[in-house]
Amino acid sequence: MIPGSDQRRRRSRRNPESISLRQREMLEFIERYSQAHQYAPSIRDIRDALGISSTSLVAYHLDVLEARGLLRRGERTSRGLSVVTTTPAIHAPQVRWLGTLTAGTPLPDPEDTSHSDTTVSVPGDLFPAERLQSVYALTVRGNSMIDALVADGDTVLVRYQQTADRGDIIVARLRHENAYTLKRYEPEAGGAVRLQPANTTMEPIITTAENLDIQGVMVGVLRRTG
Amino acid sequence: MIPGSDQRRRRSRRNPESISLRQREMLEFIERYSQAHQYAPSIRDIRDALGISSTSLVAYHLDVLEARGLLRRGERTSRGLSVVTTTPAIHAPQVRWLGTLTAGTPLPDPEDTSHSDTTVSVPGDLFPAERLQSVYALTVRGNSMIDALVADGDTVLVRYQQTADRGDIIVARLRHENAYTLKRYEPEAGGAVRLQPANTTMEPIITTAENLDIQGVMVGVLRRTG
DNA sequence: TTTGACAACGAACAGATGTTCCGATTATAC
DNA sequence: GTATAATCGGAACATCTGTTCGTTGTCAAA
Repeated sequence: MIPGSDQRRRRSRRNPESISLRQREMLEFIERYSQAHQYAPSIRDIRDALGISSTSLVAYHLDVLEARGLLRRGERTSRGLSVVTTTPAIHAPQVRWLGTLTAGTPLPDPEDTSHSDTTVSVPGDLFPAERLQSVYALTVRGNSMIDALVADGDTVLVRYQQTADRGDIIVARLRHENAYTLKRYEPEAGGAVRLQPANTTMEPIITTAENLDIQGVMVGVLRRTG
Repeated sequence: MIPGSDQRRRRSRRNPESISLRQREMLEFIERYSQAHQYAPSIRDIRDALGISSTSLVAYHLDVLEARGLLRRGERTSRGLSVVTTTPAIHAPQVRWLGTLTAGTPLPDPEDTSHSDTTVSVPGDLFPAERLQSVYALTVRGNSMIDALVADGDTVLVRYQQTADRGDIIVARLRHENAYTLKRYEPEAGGAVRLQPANTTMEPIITTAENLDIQGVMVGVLRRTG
């Protein structure tokens, strides 16, 4: 496109809020392209679509759009563009619900497809997406885990894993007792493990590492009352 | 050792429609990542998130997911992934966050505008929007409310109101003691009120209706651990 | 005319990212 | 067991793709 060859491109650029026609077209193209492909265009895609002959010019305009708050960009991220919408719909991350958690029955198997479609919304600001890997939701039945401050009916979020760090609240099977429990994991010297209730007024349980089969780590609790 | 007591994830793979747990987790990660960033993860992002040690393995699983029709991929396109599933992006209700809740200080005033723009996401399926009228979020400080199964750091959702029904867990001020407490409301004959801890192993408090200044009803608890 | 902001161009660079190939390992079927 | 398919690992490779830098062109205001 020969600059100035047509006279349609005229406006006051003194207003720091406004954008040029080219920038508006760029924004609209990004929106359309994203809609059509489900991923954003690359800088070169934009260059070709708008008949621009250098990537740097596209980058320049993208900078302007970002400075105006109309666009978000991931740094050095391929196709990391997203158009900022006026109503930023806050989406709730979902985790799969696997069933119930009780003292007497094994943890539901994530492989089990019987409730494969059931999901639970979790608060995204408390549980950002990157912390939800391998996390599943379970509904607690019974008050056996009351000393972990978890009551009957609570939804607990558990990351399925076989290891734990000191201080984690773990979901574990006591092999000998064949019981499932929810306690704070406090390994001690000599292979002993102290299982400390979250409610510090209650007594800890001492067992051995061999008797402890760690199945997961609790990452959150959701409770509705009243 | 008892077979199956130490569950290692196994399933039948003869069904060409089904996917493995790995693949399902990959799909869920892509979905969450895309939701959070507004663009898809790279193969290396996926590798790191799932604890896989090679990009080729990620590509292999992506091929499977694409063959199952669960994923679309742009060829040789950076972050060119899009999940096909019709997960209808669930909106997260927001409640205003007013401050902290402790035994010794009054409830924050909703009129106070000091944190007027701070909000907390709540799970919409547990707390539908119509139940969130006059509900505000408070962060608990201290373990004074441990007998209501609420710990330091928990986010509690409280509906501000001056009345309560039997069985509600209320936020109330004890006038004479000038303390704030979180207990189950159990009015009894003759103007007495029994305040029952949610943890039934603990002793109730008996007081009078005159001494009780109901400020709100707890409708939920959100807790992050680990 | 001069000046400065805005816009445009081209080339090269560096980093991000998908792809491919080959071998090793593990689970499931027979 | 043995065979087969599924899964995993490492490394190199080829491209995408964003970034940077210097230069040039346009236009409105002083």
